[in-house]
Amino acid sequence: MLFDHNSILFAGKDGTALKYTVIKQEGAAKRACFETVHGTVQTPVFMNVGTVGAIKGAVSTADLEEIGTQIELSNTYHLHVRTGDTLIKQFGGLHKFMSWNRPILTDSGGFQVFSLAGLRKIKEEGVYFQSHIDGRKIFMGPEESMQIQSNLASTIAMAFDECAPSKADRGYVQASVERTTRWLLRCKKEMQRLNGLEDTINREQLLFGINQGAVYDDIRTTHAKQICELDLDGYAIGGLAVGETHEEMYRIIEQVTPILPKDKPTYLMGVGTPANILEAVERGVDFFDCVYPSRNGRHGHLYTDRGKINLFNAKYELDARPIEEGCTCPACRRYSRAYIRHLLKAKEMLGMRLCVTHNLFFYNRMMAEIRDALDEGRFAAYKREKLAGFAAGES
RNA sequence: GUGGGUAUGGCGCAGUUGGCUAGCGCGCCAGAUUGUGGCUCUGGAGGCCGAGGGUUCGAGUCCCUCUAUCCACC
Repeated sequence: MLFDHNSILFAGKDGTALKYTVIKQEGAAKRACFETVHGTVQTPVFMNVGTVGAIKGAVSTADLEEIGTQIELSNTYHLHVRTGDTLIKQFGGLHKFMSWNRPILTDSGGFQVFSLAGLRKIKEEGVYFQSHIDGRKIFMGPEESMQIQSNLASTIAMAFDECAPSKADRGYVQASVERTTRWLLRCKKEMQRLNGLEDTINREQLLFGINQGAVYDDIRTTHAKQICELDLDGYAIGGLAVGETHEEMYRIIEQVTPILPKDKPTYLMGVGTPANILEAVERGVDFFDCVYPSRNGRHGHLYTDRGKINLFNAKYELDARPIEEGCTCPACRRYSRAYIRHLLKAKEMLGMRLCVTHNLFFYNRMMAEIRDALDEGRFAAYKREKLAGFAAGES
């Protein structure tokens, strides 16, 4: 393996070794290798979103392996509500439950504070949700989120935060971020306690902190400095791509990434389009996740090197070409746009599955290309060509 | 053959005692969607209201004939 030597060990909590190795840099862009108890992740990486322990669109973990995905993301809130983290712990943890032996990152439920805004109340102790499934009351604070994630036994747990709307006023954001910091301290303490327990499935569970502050540069940078003092296993930038402009998003990333430790993973939560990812890699981000490839796939929006196409469009009804010429994904190797369009229109599950498969393949392949480009010191040129292709569209 | 019902955009229907640019759902054609409620939202196209005649200032609405179709009975 190219990455086994040159490995630098960084002390994580509880004396466990956090093995995150930056192999190459090009400007602020990082090419790294991240070793976990569930295997090694090559970054920059895209985490495939499987909120409830499954990629929506009938894509199995076997499919994920065939596509070549490295890491999966699931959600604390959703798995807690259905089917329950204690059940999953009894079963032996999320890896065993969903038959996936590579790394899993669990989101904390913090995003649901934003996305389920109409169904929750925020207090200092935590958040009172009204279940979106059956309306029952659910309390989730930092301790509960850590306990659930410990029960799920994911590789990486995310801190419980509040993802505030980008348009929130300064006073609200200031107070929210301060509370998120207090919550982070409680998360770290609880995580240390849980990792010390005999019956904890993954006692080397990692904890990533999350930077917040909406579009206020000074709140962002102050908060970033504070959370870095806690010496966590990795750092995420949250609260972006929630309504602000791309320019604002890129500006915040530029403000924050220089503050975050270079020797730890940097994760930009929920982002984004292929272009967003290229821009963020350039600014030093190496972990990404986004629902776009799966959600857009389900809706027939397909990513290609020549931009996005909408397979529902009538112009594809007799198109014998694959979704993307030259693509080696399972959908493109065998099926035409016309057939997949028919499946989508007929609401056949296979249509969604092929589209989601293609999109995930596209994202994961792009990340591999980014890593190759960084390895060879030609990321800037790669990015320029890629963006030009997206903008050009189909001929 | 007799009696009754129905004919309104691709499909299913609303259209008040006749009144102004004929609506709705689905479908169709486009667009949105960034730590996922298999949703949702936003636009757009498409109808000489079965055919012909009549009453009226004015008919999808009332009258007559025809056609098609459905139900019941012979």
